[in-house]
Amino acid sequence: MSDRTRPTLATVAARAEVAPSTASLVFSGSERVAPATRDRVLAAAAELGYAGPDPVARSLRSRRSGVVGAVIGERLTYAFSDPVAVQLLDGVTEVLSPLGVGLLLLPGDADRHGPTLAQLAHVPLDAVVYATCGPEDDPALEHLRRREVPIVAVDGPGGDDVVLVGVPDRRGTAELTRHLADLGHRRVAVVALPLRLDGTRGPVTAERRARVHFRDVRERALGVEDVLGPVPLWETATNAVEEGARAGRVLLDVSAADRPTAVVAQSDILAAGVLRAAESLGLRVPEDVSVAGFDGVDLPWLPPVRLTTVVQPTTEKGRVVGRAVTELLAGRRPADAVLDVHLSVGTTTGPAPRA
Amino acid sequence: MSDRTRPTLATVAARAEVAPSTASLVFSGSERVAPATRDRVLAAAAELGYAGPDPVARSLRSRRSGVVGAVIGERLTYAFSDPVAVQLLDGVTEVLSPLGVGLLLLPGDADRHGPTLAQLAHVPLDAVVYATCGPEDDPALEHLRRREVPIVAVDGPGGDDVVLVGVPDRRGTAELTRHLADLGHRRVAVVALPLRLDGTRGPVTAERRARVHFRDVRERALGVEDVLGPVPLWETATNAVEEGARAGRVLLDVSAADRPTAVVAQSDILAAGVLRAAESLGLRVPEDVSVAGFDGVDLPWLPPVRLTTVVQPTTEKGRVVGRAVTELLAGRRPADAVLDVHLSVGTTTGPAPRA
DNA sequence: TCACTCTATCGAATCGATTCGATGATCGTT
DNA sequence: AACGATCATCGAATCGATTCGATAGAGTGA
Repeated sequence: MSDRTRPTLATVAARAEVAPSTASLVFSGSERVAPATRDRVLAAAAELGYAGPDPVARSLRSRRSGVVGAVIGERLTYAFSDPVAVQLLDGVTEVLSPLGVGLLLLPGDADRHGPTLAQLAHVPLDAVVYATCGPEDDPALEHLRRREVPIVAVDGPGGDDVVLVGVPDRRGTAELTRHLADLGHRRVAVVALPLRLDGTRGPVTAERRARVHFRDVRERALGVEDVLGPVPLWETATNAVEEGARAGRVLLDVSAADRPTAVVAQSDILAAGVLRAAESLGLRVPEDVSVAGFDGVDLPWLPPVRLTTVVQPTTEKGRVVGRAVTELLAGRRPADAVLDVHLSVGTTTGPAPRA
Repeated sequence: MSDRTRPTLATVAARAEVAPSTASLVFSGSERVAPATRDRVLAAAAELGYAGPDPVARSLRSRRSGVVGAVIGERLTYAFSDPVAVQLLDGVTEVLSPLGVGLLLLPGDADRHGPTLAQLAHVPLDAVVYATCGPEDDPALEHLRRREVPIVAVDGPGGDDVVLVGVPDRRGTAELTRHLADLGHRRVAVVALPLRLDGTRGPVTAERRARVHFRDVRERALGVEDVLGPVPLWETATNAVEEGARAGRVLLDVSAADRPTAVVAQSDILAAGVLRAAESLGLRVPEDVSVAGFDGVDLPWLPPVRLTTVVQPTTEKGRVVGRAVTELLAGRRPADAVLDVHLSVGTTTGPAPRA
């Protein structure tokens, strides 16, 4: 084989007897090159097995690598067991892939949420997407600012130089809560997503609540209280069915008089867990207890029930993020975007049981 | 602000009154630089807001970008609704992240499975992982070969220059089938993963079977037949619960005399669908019909049943892939790896009903 | 035939770092 | 005091392409 050394643009140019700059023109698809020359260069490339200009060298000049980072708060298994995260990234790639831009996963691990500087520093990045709501004091943010890497954040963290894409979490949850209130519910418990990623679960104290890390978690809690006033929050350690079930068992395994008549989970995944808990405790839904979620994801294993939830356009959110990235790559500064949500009433909420 | 122009190594060196080469030594953490000089350079960098050497320029010299591509056959939403894919990538990142190497998603879309050349050609890649079993005639493969990008493939596609990581699909399925045979099952149906990604579902003809695209699908079918001889295959369009349910409804909604006494699904996800179908048809598992899967993934919503399945060490498989990539990056050529599987008997298989 | 306009091609600078062989300073030894 | 060894620092070449201003040659019109 002739694998002495991989051919470069210069090799190809020499073989085609043109200047490297001309060969470059050919590969960049320029019009200003004679068809005969173009063919000669292409033929030379084919003979040498040249695969096209080296992406790295190209990036150096063009200041563009075709790589956009996706910051994932946790380990992939946790993050991607959440259909919301997956759908979101799906929307992002749908927009970016045709542009030849790829998504680079930047997951955290069990301890840290978010990538280490070692992960960030060595990798070329045209932009970064905070795919799941990130904390506002992420040290990676500072590094990215220095490198002047544009940032798009879903649901947070915020910042002057960060483009935000979100939904009205508070208003959506309030609407859902109003639906419950109209059904007569007054004793409502909230099963919350993690307030911080430190593995804590259980009832949320006022002081912990003051230190909530994630905007969406805070807003969704406030939405409930806008309608009903202060309600108890039960924090989960991760967004997982099993965590929701665990919370549900604690909240529901009490005398009927103390039991909440409705449980608002901050995600559909958690709500699914609460449903399981109710089932295992022999409680009927919605006769004994109503359950609601947030997100509107498709859980093919959930039927026959249809979850009452706040539907957010997750894939579209991803597309909007993708378009925002496109704008940033073009040097423009897109405006923040807030997409709409709507209440979807299913079969898991009904009139509050009489006291 | 002093955002005239982003500082480079040369700027920093000038400010610290040293040569660029010396400044480079400082950032590469070399020992051979006087502490005083180091401090001066670091101070200059801090004053200028220099974030460290540009990854792209560094890559150009070092021939290493810190980016490894992950080829995903389908859209992310489909691929990542499969816990196997997610766990696998989780294992890969677990090994690669600490090395400062990131995973770049290269998904296909509805039509094509696998990334386009446009996606591949513009992006720097040190190596590529075929995360889900890819077809053997993928045009992207040819491009990657030309670029001399090392490839690790999970379960396929094969090739001289491709490092393979897999499990004994055939033997594992055979072991499972023997378990069923020992329980008296003779009429067994197989719910197969897609043989090709063209959306086909239904009974598999001999000619279609001859053109199966994926090694693991073929092997798992053969494993059943090693024990029982020819069995009917029912193909699904995607690896999804709903697809499994659809297949299950067709296969099981017949008179008891014609009904298979056991269904072997080629994935746990499909098996979960078959279980749902059985439930909706009023069939008891395992009294009326036994159901088995493959993978051994954790489906938190599946309890109280425990699926009989062939457990493969998916996360470990990912780690092995990660290590193989590490070897390749170091210029070595690791050997192919075959990890072990084992049968896990749950509550979904039992003695065949008497005829 | 001469000046002039196009247009295809070329040369050289540039992107931002790394790397290695060369250089000069410092120190110890005899 | 002179010489060699050691060590920190420097210069220059290099990685592989892109880009823009320069140039030569073909084509047009008078």
